Amino acid sequence: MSQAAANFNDSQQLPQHLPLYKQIANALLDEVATGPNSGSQPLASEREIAEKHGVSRDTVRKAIQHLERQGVVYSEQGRGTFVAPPSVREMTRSLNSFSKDTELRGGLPGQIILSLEQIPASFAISNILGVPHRQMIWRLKRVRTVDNTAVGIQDSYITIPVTGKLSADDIVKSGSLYGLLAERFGLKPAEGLESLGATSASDEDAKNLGIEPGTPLLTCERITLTERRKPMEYCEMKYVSSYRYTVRIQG
Amino acid sequence: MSQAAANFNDSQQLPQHLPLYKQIANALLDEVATGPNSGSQPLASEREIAEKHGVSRDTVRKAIQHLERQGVVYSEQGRGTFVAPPSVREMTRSLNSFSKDTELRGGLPGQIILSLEQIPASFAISNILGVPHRQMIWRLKRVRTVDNTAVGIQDSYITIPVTGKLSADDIVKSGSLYGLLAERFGLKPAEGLESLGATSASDEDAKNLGIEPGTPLLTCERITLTERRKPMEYCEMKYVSSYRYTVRIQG
DNA sequence: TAGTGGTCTAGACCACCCC
DNA sequence: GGGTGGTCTAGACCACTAG
Repeated sequence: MSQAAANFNDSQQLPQHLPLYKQIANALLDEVATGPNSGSQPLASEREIAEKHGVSRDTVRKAIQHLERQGVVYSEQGRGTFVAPPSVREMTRSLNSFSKDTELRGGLPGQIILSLEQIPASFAISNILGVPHRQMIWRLKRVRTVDNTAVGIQDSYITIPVTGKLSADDIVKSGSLYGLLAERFGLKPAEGLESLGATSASDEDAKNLGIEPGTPLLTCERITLTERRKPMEYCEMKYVSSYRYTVRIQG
Repeated sequence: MSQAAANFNDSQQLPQHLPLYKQIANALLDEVATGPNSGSQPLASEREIAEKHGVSRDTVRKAIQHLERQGVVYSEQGRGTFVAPPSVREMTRSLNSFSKDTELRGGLPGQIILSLEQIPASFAISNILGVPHRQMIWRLKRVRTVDNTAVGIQDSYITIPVTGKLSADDIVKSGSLYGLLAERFGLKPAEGLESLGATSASDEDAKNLGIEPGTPLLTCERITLTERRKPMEYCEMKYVSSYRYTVRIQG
């Protein structure tokens, strides 16, 4: 590692030696956020960025690819690297979806926990989650809110070690279910598989969401996988049509 | 480039010198598809694959990252690289969505063209597509089918050079609208932004889809961007609830 | 023609997992 | 300890864009 790179490294006080390319990515992110980069002007060239930070060009490329995956910038051969239009950045969906996505779009996320209980896994659920039939799992039902208005219902089935404990208080305090699961049980979500469709609100849905029965709702089923691609959560969601669910598809 | 790499290159007869890492990716894809790789066994290590094909380890890593983005494999530090569960592979959504996605899920995609016409862009459409108000653009309405059953309606607004021409015949013959636009006008989609919700079928929707008015439908609006992130298409879609729209979210 | 991103190499060291 | 993937380097050549 070059001298300059070592300095760069030391100048950051980050947990556990964040990889160089992520440090560069964060530095670029700052420039993009603060700078008057309207989008038509290209960023500095990879060679310039490399020299400026005292790292190899390959490391800069990794940083740019990292940002490209998040929809922050895009590159064109022979022309340069550009800041992506705001619409692209806002559309990019993260795994931690509800809270982060809502904040990204400028809303205030919230939740009302309807119930939290331990139940034996039915055939259907045990099959999806890959656990034995009737093994005890957790079930969490929540109403999600944006700016204090109910926009959806989430019904989660979660596999955690049998000795594990959860309480509604913990979830409310932690703010993020995934954050809590990662911290307490080492369950880190790596990938989510979602299936979307439409349905009509049942009487119960209508009561929870404060709408008329029969109103069309967006439905979403999700299986969340750990780093080893083992299912850790199955979740059924229903959203009112004013809540927009966004997706970015990369070529 | 090493001797072995040159041989590997020569042994493939591909258009325009496909990059080495994509050749390696294809080779690995073949092994995954044909081999009895049930998923619990790791692939050969990066160093072994590199030696086998006579390329550098970095090129192998690029190939694996390429497949990882497509949901074909995933890597774990200290353990190895593994074949992703079939559910993950099937969920991965491509930009070319309808035809490819339907085939990937084992269905026969089809289309019925309802209308194809040149119209002046309204305020709303010109704003989204970034063209002058009342500039002539194309509008294409289609019913999409899976196994000869209507599953959705697509209403597309497309910007192509004013001298450009389109005919329903071309689209049917070509099979893929995007393929046609790329070939004839150099319009290559690089990214898609989608917004999903739910609605009720209007009388017209009901007639086109052969369902009852009032049935809940999945709605999807998409803006398709070119490589330079200029809008090339705006499309409104409505799908019956039996058609599953799937998404994979990567951590 | 000069500058940009895209690909590729050969070698090094580190972090992590498992025996 | 031995193997795996993760990061990083310094240099090379190619493909493409633009003046």
